[in-house]
Amino acid sequence: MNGLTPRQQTVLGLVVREYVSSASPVSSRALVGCYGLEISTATVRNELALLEELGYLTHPHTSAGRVPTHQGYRYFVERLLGEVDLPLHERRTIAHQFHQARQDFEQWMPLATSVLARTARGAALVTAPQAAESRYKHLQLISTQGRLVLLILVLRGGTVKQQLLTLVEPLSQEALNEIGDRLNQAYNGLAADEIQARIDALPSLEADVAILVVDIMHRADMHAADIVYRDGLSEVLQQPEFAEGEKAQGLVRVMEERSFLGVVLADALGPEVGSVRVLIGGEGRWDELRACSLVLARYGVTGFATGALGVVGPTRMLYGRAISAVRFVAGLLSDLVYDMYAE
Amino acid sequence: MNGLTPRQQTVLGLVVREYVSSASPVSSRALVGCYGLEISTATVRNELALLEELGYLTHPHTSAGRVPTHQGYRYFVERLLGEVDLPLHERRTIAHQFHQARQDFEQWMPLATSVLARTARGAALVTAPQAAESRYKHLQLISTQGRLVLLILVLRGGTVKQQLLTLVEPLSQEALNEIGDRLNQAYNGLAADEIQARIDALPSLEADVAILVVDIMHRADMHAADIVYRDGLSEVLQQPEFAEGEKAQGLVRVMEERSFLGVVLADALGPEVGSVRVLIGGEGRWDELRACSLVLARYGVTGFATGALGVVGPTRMLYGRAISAVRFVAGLLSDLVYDMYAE
DNA sequence: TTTAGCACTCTATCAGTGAGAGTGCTAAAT
DNA sequence: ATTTAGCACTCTCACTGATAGAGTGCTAAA
Repeated sequence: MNGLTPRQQTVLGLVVREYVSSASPVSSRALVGCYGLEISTATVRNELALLEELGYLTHPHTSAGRVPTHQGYRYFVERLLGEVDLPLHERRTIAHQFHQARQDFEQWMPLATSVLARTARGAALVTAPQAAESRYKHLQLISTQGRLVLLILVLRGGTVKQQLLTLVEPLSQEALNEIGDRLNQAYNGLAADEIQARIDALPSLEADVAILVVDIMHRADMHAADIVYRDGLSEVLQQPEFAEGEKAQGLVRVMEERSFLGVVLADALGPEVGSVRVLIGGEGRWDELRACSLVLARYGVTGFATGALGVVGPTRMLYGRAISAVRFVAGLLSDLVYDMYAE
Repeated sequence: MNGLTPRQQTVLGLVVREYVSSASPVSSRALVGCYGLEISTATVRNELALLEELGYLTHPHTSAGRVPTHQGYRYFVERLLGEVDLPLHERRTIAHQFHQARQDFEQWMPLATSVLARTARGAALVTAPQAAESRYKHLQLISTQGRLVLLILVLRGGTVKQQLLTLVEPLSQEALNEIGDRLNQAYNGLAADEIQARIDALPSLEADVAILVVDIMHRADMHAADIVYRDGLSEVLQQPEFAEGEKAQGLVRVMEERSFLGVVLADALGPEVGSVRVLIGGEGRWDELRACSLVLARYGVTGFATGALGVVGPTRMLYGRAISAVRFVAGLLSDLVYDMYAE
């Protein structure tokens, strides 16, 4: 049912582009005037009327120009946009920034978020990579004062978890090291459930620590996706669709509500690393997102660790930039994750 | 120059309270009607006119009620508010939440931020505690694949830093452990500069690691305050003063701009843990904050580690709640920091 | 010193008006 | 059959009075 003639496609494409850049309804005159079409405004009007009948465009009121519908944006993104890529110099700059931060682990997520926001000109969201299943790598117990011990658990993939632990009675750092060494030998590479199954064989103190470790690993499996990095919100609020405070507030609430974002990301993306997905106007499922579009992708290595990233903007968004930026940053993050998991 | 009569103080206090709760200019009638003053509206009007002349109140236009000026809020906060505390049941609930998360290190900051936002009914900001000077506690090198090594550095106070490290040639985990052990023995409790001074004595591989450690510690000293936790922004945007998108955007931009927040916090608070500070309307120094008030405090243990926390709201803010919430949460965080540094 | 009364001022709101923008339709031209 | 010119029609937007209401400031009396 690709019933659109080439000329209709051209017109639809131009309407979308013009509306995206001007933010006000597009008239037949503007199309002919600015884009040098070889047809008259009346002909354009006929085409516009037809595109409206087919559901790709709409009308705020009788004497206003046309505005793309969600369906119109969808058609634009899927059939008219083609394959887009960031210009080489931008890719270079970004790759360079990531290269600089390559060793500095803790910078990865904030950097990715900030780069994504500025490149895609929208609000960026990035979740930390979450392992499919946490695997034990290394444990270190560090005595602080008296009975208080700092437990540092390193998981495969480089995730580090910290936890406090209160002993029944104080132990020397040497004794703590011994406990750590024994657990490290016994548990290297195991998943939480496998550790759980081996706890009985341990003396009580080690068993207590192991129980805590299992607990931490379970929590890591459950809640890693809760950590959402955000940036570029003010960029989006500049857009005229958020000029009314109420709309602005709606967007901010969506961006602040962790659980909601988690659901949307999981639902829209599924568990596997794949291509970029575009969610326009909430797709009928999320009413809070009616005025917004999301460009999302899952990054990482399927089966080892993945995270999600995306750009939020008004439906009137620079889809080409957003899609290429998301794809590019997802690729960079996937490489980093790959490096951390390859063994 | 506390030239205000008791009755003027009462009137000023009522105007502030009423304006804070109603968000619209306060008329003489509203004051007499709702608060049961034993004087007539005309008398109140005389007092209002005087308070306006003294600079505590202002007038949007001739036939509107009175609105507090920054000076009016200042007087209210300093002389009329008195010592306020959160109700016992709220303090209990919050203390309970912190107690639950006591062991779970990584939850502290997000929890504090979220609690602060909800309790103070404003946008909350919390910076991670930053040590006055980082001190070495423990190093662990973990081999991942080939020449890639994960370096985990624990600093006194429980801060954990991660970094990747690429070796010239692969080393076994045992060899890495030995390096770690040697550095741990040599450097326990030292500051970055002291380590720097002792590097020459080391064989080259260890020296390389030590240089990296010094670098990480320096970075930790410089940039810990950059990590700002935020929550409750949407709460504030609900307020009518941010109904226009432009104002909302201004606030969001302020909250997103890390560097700006850092400057304000540092400038308004100074380096020492102390009492709660109230910054009204930017105090003439920060134009971006003209419509906002901040309630700030530094928490932690002076000389060991401190961080800042605060609440942002419109100048028309619940100062009593905000001040008591900030004080209470600062106290709880200080206790946690104290536990981590006491040795 | 306080208060009642009243004139005055300013805002917010509503209806009405005219200009402008842009369409939809019709009839002529290609 | 398609395209185009022309024109009537519709709707918004910005401006204009006009009006009601809120709240003050002032004056004169209590």
